This record gives sequence, C-alpha cells and structure tokens, in this order.
Amino acid sequence: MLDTDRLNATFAALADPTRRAILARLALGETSVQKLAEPFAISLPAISRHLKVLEHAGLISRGRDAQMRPCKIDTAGLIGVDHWLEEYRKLWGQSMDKLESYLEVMKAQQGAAPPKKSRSVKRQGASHGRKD
Amino acid sequence: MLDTDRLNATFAALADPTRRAILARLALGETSVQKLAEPFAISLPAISRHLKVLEHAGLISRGRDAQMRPCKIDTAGLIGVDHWLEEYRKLWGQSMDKLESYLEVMKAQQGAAPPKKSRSVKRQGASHGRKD
DNA sequence: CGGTTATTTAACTATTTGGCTAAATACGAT
DNA sequence: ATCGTATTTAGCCAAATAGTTAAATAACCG
Repeated sequence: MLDTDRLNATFAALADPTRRAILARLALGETSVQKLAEPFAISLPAISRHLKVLEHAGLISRGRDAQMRPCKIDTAGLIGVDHWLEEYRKLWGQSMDKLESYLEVMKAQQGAAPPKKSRSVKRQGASHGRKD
Repeated sequence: MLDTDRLNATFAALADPTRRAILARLALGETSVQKLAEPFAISLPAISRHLKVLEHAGLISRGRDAQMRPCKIDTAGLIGVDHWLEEYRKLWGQSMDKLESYLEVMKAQQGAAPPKKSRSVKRQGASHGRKD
C-alpha cells in the first residue's frame, strides 16, 4: 500500500466521530466488538464496518479469542499521521518551546516516570471523558 | 463549531490527496488559486471546491489581492489534529529518542546553546521524502 | 462602458459511505 | 449434531462527495 493511500485511508477513518470514539475507548485497552458497540445507538453490523475501516486504515488490529475478535489499537496509523504532521509543525512556532520543555522535564526525572505531558495516563479509570 | 465537528471536517479534508498536495504547496507560501491548480489534471471549479473544503476545515484562509484570492495555510486545523493526536502519543514509546535526536540536530545547526525560548526553526531541507 | 482575467456557483452524474434488517458464518458448549 | 453467542456478509436506500461543463460574479484595464 502506497504511503499516500494509507494516509487517505487513515484520515478518512478518523473523519468519523464514531470511529474516533472507538479509538478513544481502545486507548484504554483491548475489547470485544460487543463491548465496543455498547455506547452507541447504531447496529452491530454498522460497528463491524467501522472496525473494518479502522483496520484497513492501520488504526486497529484484531485477534481471536473463542468466538470474539478483540480489537486493539495499532499505532501504525497514528504514527503515520504524526509523521505527516511533522512537515507542518514548523509552521506554528511553538514546536521548539514544547519540545524544549518536554525534554527538560524528562531530564529532570531521569528515566523515572513516562511522559508527564498534559494529561495523565489512567490505566483503569473509566472516564476518558472525551466528547469525542 | 464544536470541537468534534471541526475534527470531522479537518480529517475529512485531509483524507484527499489532492487537498494534501495543495497544503504541501501552501507550506511553501501563499499563492493564487490558478497557481495552486496548475499541477493538477482537474478543472478549476474542482480546485475551487477543494479550497472551500480546506477553508471550512480550518486548514487554509483566503485573502484578496485584485481579482485573486490568495490562499495560505491556517495552522488552526493542523494544531487541532496535533492536539487530538496528543492523547495517543503515549501509546508508542519512541517519543523520547525522537525528540532527543531532533533537538540534537537543532542545537548542532544553530550554534552551541540550546535555543532557549521561541527560536524560529530554520528550514533545513533534509529528511522526509514527500510522496504526497 | 466593454473586455479580460480570476474565481465561484449551478446543475448534473457517478461513486462512496453509513445506516438498516435479514441471513450467514465461526466457535464453544451441551 | 444442535444450540447459543459473537461477528460478519449481503442487499437495499439515502446522503454526501468529487468530478464535469456552462454560466455567473468580481475586480481590474482601456
């Protein structure tokens, strides 16, 4: 798959709020299709198709556990976006400052805790309260 | 406009390779619609509509110069994407090394001292092959 | 004013997308 | 084998999208 097609697919996948919400849920950890479907008012087949789109976009991958197909985030798609964005970050000046302060923090902590940027990483917390 | 709608629009806009190419061109500087259209095999009205989509997505803005409507990048949309991505960056560990080496390069390039605040990042050709 | 250039709007068509329901498939348990 | 649960495929429809050409608008030029 060409880089260009992959980006087409990834951005297109991210353009749908239901799919972004699914991704937000998956950021908390692997789950079954049913569990993923719960918060939404749409049919299971609809969810199934959203998942196919996300998978095709390199945003999730799927395993097999009995009759379930647990989904988890695949970072490939996100990294693709991040990399694409890299070209443009120089356009809004803050990059250096941000990187600088981030690095400062890291050095101060010397490999102790993982990124302490903006939000905290709640492993268990249910509310990822995104309106997303 | 809700955050969610804005993201829908931005991601949808970025899902089209023509629009990404337009953005890549605009990263080099402001231009007229005609100039923007040149590299493409599609009609001017088609370009015009792409521009409308990009504008609506907060990715470009337009001025007026005689009968031309020069377009330039609006960082708002890109920053929106970057911010959305922030939630997910923790999922792929590489951040430290990458930031580290990036900063290293920057320091090497603009004379000894670490760029304290807001040093504008020089354009240094290099890296990222653009297939877009 | 009338002409030329730059860009947009209108009207139409083909394709894609997202949703639905009903039916099919895949496993595990009985 | 048959049943029950989990998920996908099929077929249908409505709305959105990307392209087209032709016509409209906007601003400058003589």
